Amino acid sequence: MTTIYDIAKRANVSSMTVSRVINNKGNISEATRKKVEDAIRELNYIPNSAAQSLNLKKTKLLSLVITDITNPFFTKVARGAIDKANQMGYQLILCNTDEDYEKESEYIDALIAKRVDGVIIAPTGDASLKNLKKLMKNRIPFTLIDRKIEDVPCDMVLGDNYEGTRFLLQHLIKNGHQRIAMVHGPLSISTSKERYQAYVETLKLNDLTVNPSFLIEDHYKQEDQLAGINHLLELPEDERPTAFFAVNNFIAIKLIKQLRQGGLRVPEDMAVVCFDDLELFIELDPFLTVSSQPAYDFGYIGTQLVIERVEGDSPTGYRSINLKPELVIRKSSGTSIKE
Amino acid sequence: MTTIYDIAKRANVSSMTVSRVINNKGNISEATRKKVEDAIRELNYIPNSAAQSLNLKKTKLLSLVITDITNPFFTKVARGAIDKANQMGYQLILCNTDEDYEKESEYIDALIAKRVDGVIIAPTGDASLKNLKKLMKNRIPFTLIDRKIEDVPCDMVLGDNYEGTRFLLQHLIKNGHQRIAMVHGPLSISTSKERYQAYVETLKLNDLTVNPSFLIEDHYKQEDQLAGINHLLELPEDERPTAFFAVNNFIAIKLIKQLRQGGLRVPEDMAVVCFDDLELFIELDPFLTVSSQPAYDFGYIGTQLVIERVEGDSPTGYRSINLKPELVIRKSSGTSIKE
DNA sequence: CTGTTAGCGCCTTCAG
DNA sequence: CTGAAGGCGCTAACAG
Repeated sequence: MTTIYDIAKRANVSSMTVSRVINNKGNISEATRKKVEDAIRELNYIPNSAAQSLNLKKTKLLSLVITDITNPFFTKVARGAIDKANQMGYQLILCNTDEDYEKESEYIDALIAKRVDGVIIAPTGDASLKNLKKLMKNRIPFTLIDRKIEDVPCDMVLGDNYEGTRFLLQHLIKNGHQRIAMVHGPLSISTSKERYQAYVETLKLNDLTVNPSFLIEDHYKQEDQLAGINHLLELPEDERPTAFFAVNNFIAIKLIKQLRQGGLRVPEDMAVVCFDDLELFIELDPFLTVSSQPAYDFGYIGTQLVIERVEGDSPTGYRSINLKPELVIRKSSGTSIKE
Repeated sequence: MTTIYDIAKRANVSSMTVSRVINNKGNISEATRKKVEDAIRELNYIPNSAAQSLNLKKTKLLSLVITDITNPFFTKVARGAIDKANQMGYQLILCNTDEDYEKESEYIDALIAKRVDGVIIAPTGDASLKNLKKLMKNRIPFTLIDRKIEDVPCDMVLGDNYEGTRFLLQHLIKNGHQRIAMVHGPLSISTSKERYQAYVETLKLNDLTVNPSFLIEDHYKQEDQLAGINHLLELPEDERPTAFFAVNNFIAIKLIKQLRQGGLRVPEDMAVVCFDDLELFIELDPFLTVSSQPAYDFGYIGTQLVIERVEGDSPTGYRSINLKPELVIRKSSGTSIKE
């Protein structure tokens, strides 16, 4: 492995001079700079960043911690994060927690060991507070994306779950739906909780009763069946829901699959709406009515905020960026119904 | 930042002893091991891997270099790679080249600087040879996935482009199609070239003529329109193609969009088939007829192979793993046609 | 404008 | 079973 000393020897200068031209620091005569640069090129020298990190306490490494890159929302988030990171000269380590707090913990430890400069994280749930504190103890700045955790001093990039939910529900209500069921995730995840609360509030505001049996919880894990759906479908037609609000597109798809297995067509027999778009899919068959969130921006801006903090360019206070959803009406919500 | 010396002091031992318990190396009395472990826990000590790397010349860092994480094929590949990497105690740096050789070069330099232990790469094209040579010069093992480059001594995980193409074309031919057009990518990418060659061979084997104007090249970049399609569609109905073979699903979607803009329905007016599945999509609406490749395995096995090489567990010779595609017949290819 | 010295945090080697 | 010395490749701080 060629080192700074090999270059120094070849260029007849000291290692410091080499270091200076590499980092463009201090004043160097054009002549020696050229000598050094030639030597670097001739020997194909590339600085060892482990050695640099040891000195500078900076690794130029960031990490994006999400639940699953395979979820189209997070795929886009990842693309945004990588783009910004690279643009600013950082590399990005990707971690999938699969909604599992333990996995998240292990990753956080590994990232601390790697001394990453910053972390962009969509936490697995409120319990993640402990993991975030570990980051803080190690002075690793992080920004929370998509999911909020209370009382954590950090930058955040969040969606507007209240507004997104309201868009979707009012669209259904306007179409005549009165019995709207919801499939949500664990309430320990802020997005799920907020959408849940917004659901309750919006129904009330519209003088609709909130039927507890219409609230179905999913675990955000891989199991194929949503428990409790079939039970709902067995209700007499004038009692069963006419529409479903799924808390995200993953769940909406599970749901639609299950409805079809139960012999129901979407949207003819049941309207379905959800959060988050299905990028490629919509090009082929614009089907799902969604509150579309700017996933790419979650990653891009989230990364920008950590980098600013890493490099000391941040204001003293913490910032909270709010990204607005957009209602996109497509087939799955059907048209007006008459009871 | 707490170091090995802080632990040593607190446990009343030398730093060497601490290092030994961390790495489980050499013999240590149970008593001192416990003392050290307690100190580590009390101080929340986590070893600095930059320092470790500097000594050991191992970073426990791998990198996956693909063209675009947003492409569903590569999303799956990434998931497989991350899973295997973590399972073996490595972290994964993700890079998107966007089919751009220059970007790829920059990434390779950055990865060399980071002294990653290994790279899993789907090269941008034949020109990537130069980048791979740079890796070799720096003794960084890599495995080629999905796309092959001639005469590079390394492990590879490849699909069977010939078979996949044949599956698709024979399915169309069996359905009565005789004029089958193809949309391929740059021939400097092995997958595209092999599918192209397989297309020509398969048509010939079936006594169909290969019409040069039916061969359309796309650049695998983001532009929205496929040049040359509209020209084909203007042909009289008994001369224009009745089916399209798109070299991957990204292109198939572009194509279908464009066909529809031209007033053609798929599959009623035009059959379309392609490589690679659209995971989530197929749950909602099983539409595209594809040669489905085990994308996850490309990443998983590719990563396994590098790790084996990094850790010296590999055989002397280089391995080439062949992953078989599976023909999945769905709507987009329609049913039999009669001319 | 350039060089010397020392140290980042850890592990290898060699003693004891 | 444990410790002391030295070095991995680089840069900060100081000299000249």
